[in-house]
Amino acid sequence: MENLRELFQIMTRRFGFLNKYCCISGGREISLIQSHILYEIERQHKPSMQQVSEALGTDITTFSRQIQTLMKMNLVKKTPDPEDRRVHILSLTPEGKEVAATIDQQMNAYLDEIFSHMNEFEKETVIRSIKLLNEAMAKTDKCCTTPLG
Amino acid sequence: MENLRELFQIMTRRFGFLNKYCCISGGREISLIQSHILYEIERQHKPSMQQVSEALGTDITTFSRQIQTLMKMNLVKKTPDPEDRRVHILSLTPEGKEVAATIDQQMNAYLDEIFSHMNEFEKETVIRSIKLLNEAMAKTDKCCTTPLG
DNA sequence: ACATAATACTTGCATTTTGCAAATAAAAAG
DNA sequence: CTTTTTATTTGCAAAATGCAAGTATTATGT
Repeated sequence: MENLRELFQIMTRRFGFLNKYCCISGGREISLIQSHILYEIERQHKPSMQQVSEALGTDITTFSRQIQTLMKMNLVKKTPDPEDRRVHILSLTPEGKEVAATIDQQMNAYLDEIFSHMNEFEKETVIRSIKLLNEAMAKTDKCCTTPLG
Repeated sequence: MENLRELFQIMTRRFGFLNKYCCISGGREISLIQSHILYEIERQHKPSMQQVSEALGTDITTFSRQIQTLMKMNLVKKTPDPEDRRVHILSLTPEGKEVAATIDQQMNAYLDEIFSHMNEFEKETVIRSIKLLNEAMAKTDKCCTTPLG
């Protein structure tokens, strides 16, 4: 078997490319991290600052400033939690939801493009494998510890 | 079928984590990009600046400075090409090779750890799938265009 | 009850990273 | 032998980073 690491190194790099060029929506430039933030806010149910920053593995101070930027861009809203006023709850503005949807479409289009070079069986196999990988990574705490399922 | 993008978003994020914390070798902190640079220099046969920067998709000016840093760290050597003195050829110093080897070991250890949560059949399926993915991504020019096979 | 600690988040730097524009230097083309 | 093209490096100026310190709010201990 070939070098396992090479396979993964190149795959992750390619997805880096994919992400890098996916993030433009209606004349707005969205950085890779911003796109992940939008994605994660929508994905979680009314998350706090800390929940999102932890999910993404970014320093909370850097994250705080990234949220400030996204608020200036009118994509994200920050609401104090009535139950615990230390906590600030994040949500997408209607504009933010639009941007997130556009990025989602673009990403899915890229993925469709990639899968168009496979037959249906290969495609199913690959998708099942990615699921297996995600599950396996979730099980280990020696690396890749994102707190999401 | 679930959302295709979600699967990939989380996978790539997890590998981002993996890379971020993998890169310490003998008291030296190696950033994610630096690790990719070391990897790519070793992978290609006596590459030029441009070849590596292009493979990694980083701006050549940023790349130039990253190489300067790696040279100060005594991990990378830059030699003018005798055939074309505009070109500078990159190689790893013995120290750089050590660091690259250490990172390689760590990455493979992580991957082994991940695969330890699968049976042999699942492992083989996943590895075959990653190969399929890389091949499919290589075939498309709408995204993820890394100039490596 | 009230001082002390813990938590969630924000700001102050000081450093690093980024990328466009412009500079340099060498080869290729006309 | 001038003009273009190619490979790489610097000059900024803007953005991102992270530690330490600050603010505000809740939890804990006596």
